[in-house]
Amino acid sequence: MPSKVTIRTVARQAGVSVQTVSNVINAPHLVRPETREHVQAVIDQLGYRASQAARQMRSGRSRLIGVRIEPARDGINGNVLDRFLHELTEAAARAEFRIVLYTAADDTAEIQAYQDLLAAYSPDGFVLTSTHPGDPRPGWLLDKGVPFVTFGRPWGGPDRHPWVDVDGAAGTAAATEHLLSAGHRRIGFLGWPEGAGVADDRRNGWLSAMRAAGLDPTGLERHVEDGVTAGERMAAEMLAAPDPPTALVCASDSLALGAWNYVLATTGHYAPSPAARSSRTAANTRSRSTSGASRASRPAVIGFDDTPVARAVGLTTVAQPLAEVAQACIRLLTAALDGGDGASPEHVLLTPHLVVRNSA
Amino acid sequence: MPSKVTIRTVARQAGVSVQTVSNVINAPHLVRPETREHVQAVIDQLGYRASQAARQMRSGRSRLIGVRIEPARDGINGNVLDRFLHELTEAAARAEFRIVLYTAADDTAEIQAYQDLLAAYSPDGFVLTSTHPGDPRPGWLLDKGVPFVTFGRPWGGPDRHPWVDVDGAAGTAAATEHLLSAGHRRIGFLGWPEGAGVADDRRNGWLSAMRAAGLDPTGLERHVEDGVTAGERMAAEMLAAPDPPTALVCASDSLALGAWNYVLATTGHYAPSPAARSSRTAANTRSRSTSGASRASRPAVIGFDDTPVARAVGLTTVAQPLAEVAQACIRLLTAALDGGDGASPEHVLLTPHLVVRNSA
DNA sequence: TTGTAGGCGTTATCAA
DNA sequence: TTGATAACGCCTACAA
Repeated sequence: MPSKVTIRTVARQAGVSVQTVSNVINAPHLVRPETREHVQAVIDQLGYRASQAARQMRSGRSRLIGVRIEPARDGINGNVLDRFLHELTEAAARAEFRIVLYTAADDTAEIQAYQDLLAAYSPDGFVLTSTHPGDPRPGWLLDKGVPFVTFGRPWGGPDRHPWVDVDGAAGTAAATEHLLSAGHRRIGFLGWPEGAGVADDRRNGWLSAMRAAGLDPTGLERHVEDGVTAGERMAAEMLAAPDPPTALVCASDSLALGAWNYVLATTGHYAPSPAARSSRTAANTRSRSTSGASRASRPAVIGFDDTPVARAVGLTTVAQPLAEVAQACIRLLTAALDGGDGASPEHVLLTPHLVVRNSA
Repeated sequence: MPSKVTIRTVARQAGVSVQTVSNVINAPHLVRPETREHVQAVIDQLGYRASQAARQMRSGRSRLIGVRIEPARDGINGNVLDRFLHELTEAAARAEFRIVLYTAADDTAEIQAYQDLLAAYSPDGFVLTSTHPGDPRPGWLLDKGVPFVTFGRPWGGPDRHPWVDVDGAAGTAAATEHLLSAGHRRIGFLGWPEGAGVADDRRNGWLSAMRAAGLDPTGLERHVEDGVTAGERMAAEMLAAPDPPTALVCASDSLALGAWNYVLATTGHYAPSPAARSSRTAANTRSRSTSGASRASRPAVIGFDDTPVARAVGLTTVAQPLAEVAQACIRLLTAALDGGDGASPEHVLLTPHLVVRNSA
């Protein structure tokens, strides 16, 4: 166990003053290139890294970003946040930040968590997920002057903070257009209850695409709390009705999976996943067609989020660019940290893309 | 923005010395009850929390625990680690620790991450996941004297460190026994290639249960890399063979999902998820039986990990007690932190339980 | 360009 | 039982 390497160790070893070492790290331009390289070599050799604790005492910066890890929820859609968290950790690391986790059962508990975390670890900022109408968190942080970004639009809340989001409407619109170009005309929408910002957003994409195509969306939509069984029940209702939709755009993979279960159940059409199918006889394969309208008896289904389940089941779905979202979050947050609160906060809206598989 | 509340603020406000405040927090027994209560009241009122940075400078303890967040892998099984991470964050918080995240592409990169993290943030310890034979990480940490626990047995590596694990063999044994008691005799095992400790562990449970029942397991097992399509292909091979197994115990939900897909495909038996089914007619429901051998034409399938997909699809599966694992990890780690390295490291092996759903 | 002094908030040591 | 003082490692002045 090599006793701790401090800036002094480096200074002695390199035969320079402590200050010079500090300058090599924090203000390289002040140091003669020759010296700089020498010191840098010693730093590398010793594996020296400035102690964050000490650094924070002077500078007030912890290079820590607080992020809430959410309970698994549905578990299917919750996965989106887990993937986001992974991307965020990587993006943060590239900017020399670390992610500190906390949990909270609700918004109030989360605000309490901010206080605890800020007082003890003083993270430089937070990344908030799952914003929603009436969300008290941004206002609180704004009040305290704590830097933060949200993954999710303000949805009616104050928009004087940076945010990054994915254009859900563009996603469902793309899904709808995909179905339209496959020949579908009666395209239903299976979404969540109105009010949650994301719910309306995803519905709007379907709605506008239908209208743009000159189609009447009346009676073609249902709304229900998220969940596989709920999706299955709703899909049953929609597809068993007279003059049913021939395709369903869903607000989540959970709903879509339920719908798809129902479709498989009633049509008896089972589609093996692509890889498995390719190992069967060519004749067998050729007898199946892959997409939409040509197979009138099997309604098409499109999900949202490209969760692992979707891939496993062969569900066509809308994928969010989570890596880009994470990078943008870090970029906006570091900008807020550096630039202070001078300029007006930046907003980033990214476009998702459709992943076409078996179900549509 | 209330200017930072330090221990001095509290001391002044309470009319005592800084040291007394410190004692109230760290060594209450040294302070006269009367004084203690008074100071505590001021602390609460001001919402004072000791700065970890400053605290760390003196004590050397950061109250930070480093954990690697893994890339999504399969995404189905990766979910287990995400859930574990959530539980771990909560368990850590209860012990006044925080989780700091890092990523690493492989073991070597992870060891590099230890060095960086240790030098800069000096976490008090690490929780390692996904241990495997030949794992270089425990040895490295042991060498450096860095406290850590692993979620996963050493699998042949040094066992002079605390670990927590779930008894996979007990899980597959329970699954096998469940099938046995449902009347199955030819029970197959669909697992991973030998060598990975977990793979052998889960296989052994099935094997010993079969032997204990006096059954010959010969030719009833297949091994393949994890994945849904791989599972589907393998299940096809096993179930289409002459004298096929009537049930399959799988090493993961991914494999099981593939197998189950195949079963649904070939038997044409579609089982709606329980909740959805309950909304149908009673007559309809009654015409289906729920379990195993009574329906000879539909092979039973049991997965492992109780992932969200399993719930969604109605897969019977073995569930790991992740909350308990997380708590045990924190308990063992804090013990190592407090007790030092005096006693021999503790090991905890927890028993999983079977979650019975539609598929078996 | 390099070196020295002071202080960030805490806790351990020691004296009162 | 309480209080003063030093020290943890670093960085920002300021001086050389």
